[in-house]
Amino acid sequence: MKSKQTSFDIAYRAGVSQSTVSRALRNSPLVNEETRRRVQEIAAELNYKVDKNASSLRTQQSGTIALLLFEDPTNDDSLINPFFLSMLGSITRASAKKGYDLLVSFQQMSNDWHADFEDTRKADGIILLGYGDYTDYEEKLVQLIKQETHFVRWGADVKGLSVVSVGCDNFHGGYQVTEHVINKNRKNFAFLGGVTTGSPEFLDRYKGHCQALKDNNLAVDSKLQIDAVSTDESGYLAAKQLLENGVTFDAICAASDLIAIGAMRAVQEAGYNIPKDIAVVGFDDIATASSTFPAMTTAKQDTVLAGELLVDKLLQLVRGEEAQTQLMPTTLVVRKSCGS
Amino acid sequence: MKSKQTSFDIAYRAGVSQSTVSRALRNSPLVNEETRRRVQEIAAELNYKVDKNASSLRTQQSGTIALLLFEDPTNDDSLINPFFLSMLGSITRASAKKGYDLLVSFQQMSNDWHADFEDTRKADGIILLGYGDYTDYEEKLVQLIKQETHFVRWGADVKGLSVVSVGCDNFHGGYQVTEHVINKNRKNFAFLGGVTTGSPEFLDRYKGHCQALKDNNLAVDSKLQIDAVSTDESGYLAAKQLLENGVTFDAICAASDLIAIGAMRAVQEAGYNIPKDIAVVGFDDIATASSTFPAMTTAKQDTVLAGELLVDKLLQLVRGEEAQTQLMPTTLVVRKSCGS
DNA sequence: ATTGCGCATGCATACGTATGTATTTTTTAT
DNA sequence: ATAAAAAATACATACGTATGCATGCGCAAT
Repeated sequence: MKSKQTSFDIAYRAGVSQSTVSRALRNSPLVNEETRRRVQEIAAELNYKVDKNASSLRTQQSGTIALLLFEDPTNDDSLINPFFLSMLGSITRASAKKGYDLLVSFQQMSNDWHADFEDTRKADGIILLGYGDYTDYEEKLVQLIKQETHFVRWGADVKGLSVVSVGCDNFHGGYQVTEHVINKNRKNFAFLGGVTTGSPEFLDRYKGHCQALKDNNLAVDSKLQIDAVSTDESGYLAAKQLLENGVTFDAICAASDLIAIGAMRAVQEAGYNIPKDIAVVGFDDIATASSTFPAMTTAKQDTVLAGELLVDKLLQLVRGEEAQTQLMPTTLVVRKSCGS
Repeated sequence: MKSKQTSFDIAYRAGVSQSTVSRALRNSPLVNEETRRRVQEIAAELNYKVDKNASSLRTQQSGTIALLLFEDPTNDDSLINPFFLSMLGSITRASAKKGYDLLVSFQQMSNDWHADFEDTRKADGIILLGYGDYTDYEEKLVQLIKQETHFVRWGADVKGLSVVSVGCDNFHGGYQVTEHVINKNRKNFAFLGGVTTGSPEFLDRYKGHCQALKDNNLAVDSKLQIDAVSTDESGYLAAKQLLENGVTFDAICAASDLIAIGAMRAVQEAGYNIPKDIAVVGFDDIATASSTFPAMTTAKQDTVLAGELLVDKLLQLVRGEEAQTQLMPTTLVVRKSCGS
């Protein structure tokens, strides 16, 4: 049980050649039924496991996909955005379901990324996950395309590049939650989330938000839009700034649940009641959203479906098939933070 | 830029042999300074990347560690316990820091696990993560030991087995939070968390809890201990059951933050004020804990340190060195849920 | 009986790297 | 100038698997 068993060892015990062992274990129709059974029995008995390095070297396929997770640069070293963490979980599950192992790698967006898992043959393809909100991003994508790397990404469609993306309809989601709050008879809306500097995702949500306001003859007041990145601390600060502005408002649409959570804290500390005085909606439906007080109404992104789509499309590309960019709808999850 | 470059291609262009290329790229002192520079230049120019499969096959080292994440069987398919998710993040970071890639794999505890990453040479060692609360567990560990697999695990020390564990001092943590609440002049303590059926971690926390009560001449009432697994739903149900018991209490110690979150919801729905009527403490300090209302006082497990310790110790084992089981202290994080 | 065919198996090789050993080139000492 | 030592490079091989090709065997058709 100690030293490693090879297919030659199995071959010896079974009295056949190594090639027959290899074929038998892979259920090749070329080997006799009886022989196959005997070989597989012996292999199991000796606890033989195929050496994936040798196998991958020979077949040029690793049976592994790599997940590159880009961090919010603002997050401190130890935390991961819970939304992406949840995506990570669903991607892990989805790839396991397809029989692929998952290599997870955190990346600093700013630095050069270490996207050479496919070049090094450690992975057959790559999933990119994170807010694509920095300048070099497209350049990097172009490079990946040029190298003919198989990859898919989470996020909004990238115009002009033949890149397969899976993302949520952020515009629609932003519209959806805003409309919901409008129906609660709120008139003065604030929006917390980086619009000029931030991610394209946030911008789309803001556009949807504004469209909903316009469609309902409500004003868009730029004083009521405050930049924030996706942390509760940032949301807290943004809401504080908003409160100090002196402009009145009775609803906050946050670009993410984390921002909303921070905002709720700031608003409550200022003595306002949620939802009576101020309604709050988030975006994402992270786990925490159901545990805030009051529980948060938000636009849910279906991370389970997203993970499956990402993996499926990536594997299509790996197999040399075509794959299409896909936009998923968001679902309005009504809880308590906007009134009943 | 299309077809894959090998070290032979580099060798050809540099006018040297393949072995010299290999040595040059690995900065072997056997190659001339000037030659090394030239080879590395050409390699960079051609965007050459070492084939890790071939390299691993040759060296018998994968440069990868595998993380086996065992799920709470109670969790639905799509969710991961946020505490373990956080551990996952820190382990990913810690292994990256050591230059290792991380293979992540979710496992159903009930089934046979797929712990053959080392057998298949896909990983040099394995980290086991999850509550070790089911019957076959030790048996599996014994098997891993017998196969001489390099592995470390998160959790309490396993008596009688030479297994390297990294865990928190759950007894002390349970003691610590309970003592804190005792100092807030609470007298009647409930404990929510599986004790008879649950994980050894929960049991240790309960023991610490009870010890703190005894040391302060407070009664341990078994009617005030309700089993719960680590989900907020389970915590919610447990707290409801507790409330219906009719036994009075003014403090709840939960075996985990998730349980505490559910309990808080139940308590608040029943019309009680936290912390005025009932104090609540959790365990773990997951991200959500700071965002509950009121913010939760809890015993923090240092996931960053834990991740680093797990990776460090595993790599020690991989290198053939000795490694010791280590218990980390918990830190009391005082917020609002027990009063000020 | 010879040929031909299908089936099962063995043989040989390639995947790309890392490294022990042999060989060549350069330097140093005499 | 020559031998010896040192340095740099080339040669050869092994890691363990998967697979194209060749081989051998039994059986049916001619």
